[in-house]
Amino acid sequence: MATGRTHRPATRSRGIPEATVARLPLYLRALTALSERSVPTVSSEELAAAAGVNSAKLRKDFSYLGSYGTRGVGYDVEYLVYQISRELGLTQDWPVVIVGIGNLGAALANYGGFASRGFRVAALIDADPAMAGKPVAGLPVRHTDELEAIISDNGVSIGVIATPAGAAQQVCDRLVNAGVTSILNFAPTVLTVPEGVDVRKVDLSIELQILAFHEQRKAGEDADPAASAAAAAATSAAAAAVATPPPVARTATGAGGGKGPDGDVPAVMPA
Amino acid sequence: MATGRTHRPATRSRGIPEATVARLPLYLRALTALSERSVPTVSSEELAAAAGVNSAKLRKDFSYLGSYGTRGVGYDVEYLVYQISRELGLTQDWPVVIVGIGNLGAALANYGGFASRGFRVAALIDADPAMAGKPVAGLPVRHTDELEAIISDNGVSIGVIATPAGAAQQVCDRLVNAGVTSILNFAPTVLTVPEGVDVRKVDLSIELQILAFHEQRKAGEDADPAASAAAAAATSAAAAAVATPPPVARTATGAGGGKGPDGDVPAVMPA
DNA sequence: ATGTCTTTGTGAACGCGTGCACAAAGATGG
DNA sequence: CCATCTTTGTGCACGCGTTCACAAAGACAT
Repeated sequence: MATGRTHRPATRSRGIPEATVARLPLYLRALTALSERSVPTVSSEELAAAAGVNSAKLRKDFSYLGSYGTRGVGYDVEYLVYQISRELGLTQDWPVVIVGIGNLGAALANYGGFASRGFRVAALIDADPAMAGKPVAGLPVRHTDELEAIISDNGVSIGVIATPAGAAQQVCDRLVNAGVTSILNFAPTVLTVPEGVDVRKVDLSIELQILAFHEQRKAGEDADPAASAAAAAATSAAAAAVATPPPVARTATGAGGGKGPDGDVPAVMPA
Repeated sequence: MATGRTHRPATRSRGIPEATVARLPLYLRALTALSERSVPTVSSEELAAAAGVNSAKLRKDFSYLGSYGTRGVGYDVEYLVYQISRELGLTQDWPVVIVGIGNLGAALANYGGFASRGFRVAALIDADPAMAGKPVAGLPVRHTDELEAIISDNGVSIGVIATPAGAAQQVCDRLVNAGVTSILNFAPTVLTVPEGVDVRKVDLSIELQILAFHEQRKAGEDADPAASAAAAAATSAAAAAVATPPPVARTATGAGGGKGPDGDVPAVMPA
């Protein structure tokens, strides 16, 4: 899972809770898999297991969409696939632009899940003139100068930012100005956008750090109870590494070339 | 932001709420930037703005860590950087393995933010024998056969899965068996793991679908009030595309090669 | 030393999300 | 047509997270 939830104050979109919206894609994926196996119906219990959620939660989620189930039987797979697709707006094709065709941008461009899921890569955009015209994933990379024209000509409303952090806000501003109202941001920066524009963030660094926190806690639990027998042999090595670091002078204020920076590389991309 | 939050039932880790833990990396990044500019102190207001959150929320978050601020002045940047780093477990180096060196895996391997942030890529692992030995980001790709040995030898407790969905669960099982207790999953699958193992998911598809939902809602608002003047000219094109799709027979159950699949490609990776 | 001004730390209220548990709905068999 | 059994849909309670608003703490000037 990625991080960041730069949403508007949660304007309960049309009665469907944000938390539910975030799970609909999960249900849709599970349902699509069932559909491929020609399974006609599923119970909330089965589908919930496949999606990795609680069955009560799933039923409540579906109740926001309407009563699409049949008591005693379950849900019609095909029908539900359609209903959720419609609710998510996947019955139409969303043109998407990807800005920043580095390692990550290229990986995104090559992602096969776009077309089959209601999305279409309208253009790949990069600031490097040397990249211009070079084909990536079958599309010629366009130069940043053309950004506004591309957005406008294709009616693009969703943009993906895979640039270094330093360029992200500027790219974001241009996208928004050109008419983009939804942005998926892979750059490790907080984007400032006007009211009405949605931003979602995907950040490898943050995810890893959250994992590290829990990892440390696990190791600490094994070590804290005064030399309790190391539970799992596998964790012992990590646990041993938990040493008390040198305390920093509380009052030491002045200058400070702190830790190595990283704020300028995209969340997932070589420098 | 990515999606998925496959956490244990929220065992309020050592008194620090999950929501707070998820924001600490954000604060840390903002603080690191300030540190580089040799800013000695920040107020909760300034830091909150830089991190894109509410100042009250930030103060409450910090209160869980202890009282590290000075009333009337603010927070000592260097000290706070150290405290948060320590809390997140970044004062030690976490060896990480990346499994699945496709387009995305390579992008992750090249990510420069690892070393400077408390993480170190211990090894790149791929199932393709042809990849074995090939250098990616300065490291030779190792074959899957060596997975267990690599984990064990390096004391790896964090694994990144960037394989196709079909292989993800199997890889996951092997990682867990070898001693990995934290997993960052880029494959579009629900991973099943034993108690005590943390999984975080990053899924491009889900993020885009959530954006599409809100995008559709925006378009609908402009269109619903009976031909209200199209607010932004930019959205008019998209709004026009919102047509009522053909209803699916409610009872049509039988077989059904539904929509194009995609469940077998990693969240971000070419087929 | 005293007063003023800034900023933290937190008590309390509120709202969202989750999960339990059950009644209602419908299918199925006799 | 009736009884039974399965599964949905939801009322309700609980807990987490967010936000407001303010008292306490300290810096700073006089």
